[in-house]
Amino acid sequence: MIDAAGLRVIRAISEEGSFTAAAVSLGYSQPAISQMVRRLEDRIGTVLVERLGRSVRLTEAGAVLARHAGPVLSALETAESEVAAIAGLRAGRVRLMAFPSSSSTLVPQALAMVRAAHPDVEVRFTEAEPPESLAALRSGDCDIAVAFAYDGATPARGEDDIEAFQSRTLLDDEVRLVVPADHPLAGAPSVTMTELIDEQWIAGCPRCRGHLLSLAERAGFSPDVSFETEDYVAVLGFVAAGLGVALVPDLILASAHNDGVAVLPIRPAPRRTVYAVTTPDLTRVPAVAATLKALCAAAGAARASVPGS
Amino acid sequence: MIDAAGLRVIRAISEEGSFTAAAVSLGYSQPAISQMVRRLEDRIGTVLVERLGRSVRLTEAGAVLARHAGPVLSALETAESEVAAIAGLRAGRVRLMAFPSSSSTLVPQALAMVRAAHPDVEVRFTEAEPPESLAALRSGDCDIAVAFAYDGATPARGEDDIEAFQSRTLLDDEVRLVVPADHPLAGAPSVTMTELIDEQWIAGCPRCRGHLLSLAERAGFSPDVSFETEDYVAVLGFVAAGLGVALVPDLILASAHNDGVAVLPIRPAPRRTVYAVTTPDLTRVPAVAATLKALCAAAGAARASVPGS
DNA sequence: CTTCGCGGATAACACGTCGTTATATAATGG
DNA sequence: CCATTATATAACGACGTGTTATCCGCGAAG
Repeated sequence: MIDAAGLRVIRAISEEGSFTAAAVSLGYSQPAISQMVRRLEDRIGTVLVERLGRSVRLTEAGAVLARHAGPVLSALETAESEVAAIAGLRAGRVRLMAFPSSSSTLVPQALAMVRAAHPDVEVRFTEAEPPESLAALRSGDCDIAVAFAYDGATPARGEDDIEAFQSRTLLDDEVRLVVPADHPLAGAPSVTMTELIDEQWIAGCPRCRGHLLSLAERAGFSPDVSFETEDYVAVLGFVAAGLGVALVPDLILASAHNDGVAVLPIRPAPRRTVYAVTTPDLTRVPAVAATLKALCAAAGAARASVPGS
Repeated sequence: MIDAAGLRVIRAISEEGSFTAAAVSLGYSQPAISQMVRRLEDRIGTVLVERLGRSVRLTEAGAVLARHAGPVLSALETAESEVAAIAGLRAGRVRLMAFPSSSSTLVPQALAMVRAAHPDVEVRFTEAEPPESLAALRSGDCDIAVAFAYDGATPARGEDDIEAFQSRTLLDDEVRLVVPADHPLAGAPSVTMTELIDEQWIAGCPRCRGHLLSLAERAGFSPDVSFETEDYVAVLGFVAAGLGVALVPDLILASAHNDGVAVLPIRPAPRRTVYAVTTPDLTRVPAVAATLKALCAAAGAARASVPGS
């Protein structure tokens, strides 16, 4: 029945003392005010303004409206400025989930870029493996998931498919074989999976282990996995100690060095793709878009420093 | 930018959890909600609602709006209900000014009627003589003035003309001569002003005195005014004491009795008209209209009990 | 795995609100 | 008394906002 525009008009009349002055202060023409008051009066059922020839004065009902106008309009303006701040990247919160090894380089770099460009955008970061982060994205507990998939891998039963979301490829990583520095294969220009039937394996995260199993199965063997750890620095340590060989993506090799290991390419080269995943709607949330952009930029920088991509 | 309708929609979505349910709760169709959200998002510049297949969820910006919706809308509703109360005579204030002698019968009766019909309408009453009450009406300090004018009298310089306002005639009073009971004219069927050249006069209020002067001037004499008082009960007392004669309107004679005086008609009969005066706009204020109506009804009752009108 | 149903988006359209400009009309002040 | 000033009205155009009809996509159930 009464809307913000009506309150604004009544308040302007109350403050300015005339329709014309109110019109000027609101940027309207004088008849606009005249008609607005008329419509309001028709709707409400009583006179709001007393016209006394040259000037006007609010009636009791008009004064009541004018008195309420201040609080209501200022509350509205507060709401507007808050959403405008979010839209203008002067506020906003992004909940980012990324798998552990991405947090070493990609994510910190991206978050630093976001903070530099938009200091008032808050990015909350949680480490999570792809199945968990995608589930959070689906349930609304997360805005961006940094996830990865191995080439040719289809999502397991009950798991979310990255393709079902809006996803952008950040990195297309080559996965290499890591062997102890004194391993017979250490000097080889490349290897095939079939050469590795008798090796003992150090496996990374569950999905990485799954990838190893899948590659080995295609080569016709079932790998002997002697150790598992989600910490890739530890994986390299295990390998350097001569406890086995491992498959490690380039992205990790770029940041975790170990002089006790040798890295060599596998033919055909298995690949791991790192995605930034979100929902179509969220790409239009400015803070999310800015974070996505930063992730892509950070990925670009990472690609430049990684030989195999 | 953001109006009450938008807040209502966002709040409904937040509470109901889906566009369709929000539409039902607001009495709209589903596309109306869909488009409303779209327009809001376009205006604000960011997504407010995350569409996830079957259901929807508010984004951060949407949640901000939903959080502000409650206070803003309830304040608006409060304002609406207050003006609705005024429009529906469940509230409201009328400032009434009436000349002193009217307050003996007409005004109390009218105010009693207003209170009986609309107990929550507050009528504030101030005694004031016509020039003052009309000035208050003009300046906005008064909503209804009960004033009087003598027939043929033109308003004095600087005074407000009753005709310039919206006025309704309440009473058309005959003005009679009051003489001591033992006065030579006491038994006469009627008198003319010319018969009263040698009388001593008791005058009422300034305007009444002006009326006496005007009548006497027309009869060719200048009256000897020995006493003046605004209190008509006192006027009758002075007359009863033999200190002079007086002109007194019927309305007063109907309520103020004194056995020591005789009342006789003057020919031609001078008349005093009592008006309820207000501004055209104020007649459309329900509480004012109700009070005016009561004044007319009270005047009707008074007419019925006064012989000379 | 297909099908059905629920929920949202879109298209097309109607109408009322709310601006505009041009002009009339009333009141005030010199 | 006239010029100025302020409000009211008329005519009109644009757009916000509702409607119905229909499509599309996801999720669940057979």
